[in-house]
Amino acid sequence: MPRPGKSSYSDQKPPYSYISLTAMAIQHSQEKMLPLSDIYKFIMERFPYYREHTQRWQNSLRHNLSFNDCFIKIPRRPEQPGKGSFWALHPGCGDMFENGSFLRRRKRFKVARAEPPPPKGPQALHYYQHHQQQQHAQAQAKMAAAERLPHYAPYGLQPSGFKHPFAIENIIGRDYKGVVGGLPFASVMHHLGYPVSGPLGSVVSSMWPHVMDSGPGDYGPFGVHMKALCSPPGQTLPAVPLPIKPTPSMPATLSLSPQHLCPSTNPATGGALLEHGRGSESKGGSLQSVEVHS
DNA sequence: GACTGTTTAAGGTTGT
DNA sequence: ACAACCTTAAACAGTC
Repeated sequence: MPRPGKSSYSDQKPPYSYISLTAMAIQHSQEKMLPLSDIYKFIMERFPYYREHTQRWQNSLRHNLSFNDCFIKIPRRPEQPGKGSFWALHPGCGDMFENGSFLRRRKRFKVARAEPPPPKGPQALHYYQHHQQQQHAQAQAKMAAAERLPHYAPYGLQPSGFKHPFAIENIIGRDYKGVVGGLPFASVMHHLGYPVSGPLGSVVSSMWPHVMDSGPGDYGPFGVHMKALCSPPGQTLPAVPLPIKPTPSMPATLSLSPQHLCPSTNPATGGALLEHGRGSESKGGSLQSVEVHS
């Protein structure tokens, strides 16, 4: 059994694929696009595991950027000198992780044949900005509706508009200072009245203390606002990525009821976020294998 | 030279 | 069992 103690779990491999990590980094940026070096930086800052063997995982990450249609390359403008292009998320890639597992996508995002691939070259920026504006407009409309119909808010904000599971309000809430539908993130979450605490936070914080927010407050594991850990009623998509595999600090025998996860959530209507995979640890798979140094 | 981006290949893991 | 997905490695070309 793993022994938490003098060696923390900070060097554990996070339960995210490179696609997830990259998407998190991009979503975390204000412009929703980042150069490669900043993606590296983001990952290394938050996940100490990736401060080592940089050549290995960075090669993999570059492979993913090129290989997956969910990432689009946006050339630098002349006034933005530097190496490499910016990378952004394809506007249509939001439902890749609809099963709630950020370890493995249900389906690979691929640009449909009928849909022309994102333009390359200078046009890519316009393409990207156009989609950004569209999404912003949709979010504004939803917030306006929520203001008029408060009971609509928990629904209107998320399910249909829940395009990016990597959205910073869902994943990296700690540093998020942006807006949701034109409102400050914090006030939106407060408006929704999500529950804050519960044993889940301590469970996950013991798993990845390095990504915990150090200060008191509503932020939990991964720097995620704890309120975002609970799905609103009727929402099937977990709002935050949780490891789908038991880990040394979260044994398979651990059971958390929906009430534990979301004390104020009706168990009958949702709230169960943990999704256990196959019970046993498997060898070899880099995502499953969790090295614990004692 | 270092970094970035693309492509191919192989092997392991997971979902159906 | 099979297909799809993920990770890793490596080669190569282009750019800064």
